[in-house]
Amino acid sequence: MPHTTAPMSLKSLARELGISAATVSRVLSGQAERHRISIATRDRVLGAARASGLVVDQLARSLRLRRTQSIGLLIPDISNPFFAQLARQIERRARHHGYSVLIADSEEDADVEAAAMTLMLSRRVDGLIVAPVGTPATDNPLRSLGGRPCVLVDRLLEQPSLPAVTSDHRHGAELATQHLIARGHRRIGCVEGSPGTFANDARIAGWRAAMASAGLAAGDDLVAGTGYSVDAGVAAARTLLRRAERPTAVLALGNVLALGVLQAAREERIIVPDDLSLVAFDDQLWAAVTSPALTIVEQPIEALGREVVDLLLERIAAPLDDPPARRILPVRLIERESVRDLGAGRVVPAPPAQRTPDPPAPAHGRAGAR
Amino acid sequence: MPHTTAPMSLKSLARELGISAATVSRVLSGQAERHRISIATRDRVLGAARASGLVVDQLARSLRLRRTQSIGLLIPDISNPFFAQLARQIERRARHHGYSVLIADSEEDADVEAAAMTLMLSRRVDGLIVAPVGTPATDNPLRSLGGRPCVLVDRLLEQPSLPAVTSDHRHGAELATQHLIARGHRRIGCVEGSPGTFANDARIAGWRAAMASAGLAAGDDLVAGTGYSVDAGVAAARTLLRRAERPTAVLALGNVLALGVLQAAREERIIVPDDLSLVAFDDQLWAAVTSPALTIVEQPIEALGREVVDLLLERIAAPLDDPPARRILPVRLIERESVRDLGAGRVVPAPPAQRTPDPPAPAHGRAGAR
DNA sequence: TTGTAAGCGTTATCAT
DNA sequence: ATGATAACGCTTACAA
Repeated sequence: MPHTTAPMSLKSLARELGISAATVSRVLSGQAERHRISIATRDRVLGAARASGLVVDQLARSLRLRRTQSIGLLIPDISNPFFAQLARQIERRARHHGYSVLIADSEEDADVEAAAMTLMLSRRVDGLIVAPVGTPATDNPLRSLGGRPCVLVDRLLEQPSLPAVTSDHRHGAELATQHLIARGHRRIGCVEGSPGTFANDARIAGWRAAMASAGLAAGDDLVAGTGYSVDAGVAAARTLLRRAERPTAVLALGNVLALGVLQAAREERIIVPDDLSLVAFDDQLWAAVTSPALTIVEQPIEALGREVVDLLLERIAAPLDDPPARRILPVRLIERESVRDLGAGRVVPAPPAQRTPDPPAPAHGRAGAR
Repeated sequence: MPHTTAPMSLKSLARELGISAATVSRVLSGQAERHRISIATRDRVLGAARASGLVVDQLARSLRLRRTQSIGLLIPDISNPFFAQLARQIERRARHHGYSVLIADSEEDADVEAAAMTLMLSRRVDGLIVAPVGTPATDNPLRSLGGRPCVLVDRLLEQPSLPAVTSDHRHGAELATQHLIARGHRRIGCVEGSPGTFANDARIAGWRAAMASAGLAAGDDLVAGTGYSVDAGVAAARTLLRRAERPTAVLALGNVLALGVLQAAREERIIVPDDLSLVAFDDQLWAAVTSPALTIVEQPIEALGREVVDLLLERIAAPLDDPPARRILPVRLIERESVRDLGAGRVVPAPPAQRTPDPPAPAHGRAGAR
């Protein structure tokens, strides 16, 4: 009958039991042994605590311990499915390590990001995980972290050189481009997200590299895009598709951009993959049921989440040794139906991509690569 | 040159300035006027605070003020796009009211949910927003809230009668069903999510009501489903599609279930919408580019987020007056291409649904209904 | 084996 | 117009 009305506290419980708060504290924090608390006392405390439904106040505890057992998570757009999945993995991993997550959505705005960081620090999070907006802020945020560790994820920054975990965006783009080249494509365009952003630029670099080593042109006329939204994707695709020499294939550097490309193709009465091949980034549940099902470069989201959290907790535990570790996780290409084989001269042997059959198996091979 | 190395604090700043902590506190919390702090002192404090990059410790502040200016958010699966969007709206609204959000993913597990709630309460969140798992927990969670307000969202519970904000699931299902009936469908099935869950059951009820008032059978043989996952959706759809009398139309009571239906239809070589019509719930960016584009019952996610937060903050501000308010927000039907008009006798006049044209306009009419 | 007391960084109350 | 002091609820030397 836990019919508590009074705001229980360790101290009040101690008073009720006629013992000191210190003893109760010791028992409740599992230090009974270490302090040779008598079994009798221990059980009395434990019993009473359970009966009264006492939970120790983490606020006071944190203040005293100078550690909140919580981390801050800063995401540019949590409604983007990629970040949503990432957030899930991060929260889950943190929870398993006994950490709570304070979350904020920076709305892709550097000032919001800076403000959110300050707020989180003032709430004394033990560390920070940030998928940075990557754009210069009015106020310098990622600098004065008050000494608390911070790990970047997905996008990494050069200026404040911080540890980071990302997937191999560059290699992903190479994989995708090589795949297209191997199927006879020569003019391959890119619908990009936010230029200047790490993941975006790394992907562009990968595409350029693959194009170059196949002796193909990779000029700026083959790139368009202004942001990670369907509308931006539509506009960029439209631009590309209306070029005098229309590309036969397009890389959409983000899953929602792929939606935009599909949309634009529809408008222009261009059939994918017959008239235009498409490879997108970041697998999603729906990517297997668009028409056509999308060939995709998949990021190891679970591993990403696991690694950032682990990396952050390591740095929270151990003082800051300086080599800002940078973990880059491998990606893989999932072939589905959005790429047409042009048959023409294969320049490069088909890359060793895992094949994911389609109608039979839906797309959630969460392989947790490496 | 904010070259702070020492862990600044209000108190240390006071010492440096040779004044009392109380005064600094008063200035920093905007109480200078109220306490008639001299302009000189005020400016000195403000200047020094800015120069040293001081941010007051919210932990200590919260402890003293008995209020953390933070709320807890409990979501069953934040990687589900519906909840991701909802979380975004909630976080954003909370932030605008000056509240931080502590988030946890209950993984659709009542025990995880209970544990997370306890943890949040121990962290002294000022209130809680919960999309409850809705399944009995080992430990009774939603009861001993330590007097702190809690508002449910999306799913509401009967037993602990708490204030809630949901969209009109029941009416949505009626709308969808009437839409199908008006297009000549007679056998209309349901692929459900988690039976026993509020949103799910309300939708089933709506479907039954619409079927009944059209004099159509709505037996259990027309319902299948065990959870909100693609796989569960595939299995349920398969069951329905293999019935002796196969339904001509199906309601997918959740967007990821629609993915499952599409998948299953592919396997069975059933063409949507020619052989099978489909109406799904919860609009998503991709719903316009599946093949076919999905006719959908859309929930007003932004309004949902806004209302829960506002409702919660009201209850945080004002002591608990008992009528557990229950706000039910209207939904709307977005017609796209996944419903076939059977032409046969129209039983009911076409419901007054907004039409969203497709190729021309992508699907983000965020109308913020009502 | 247990208690006392100081302190974590604020703010409210009461003085002055 | 400002300062001392106590208290928020906990943990941890240091004692006993």
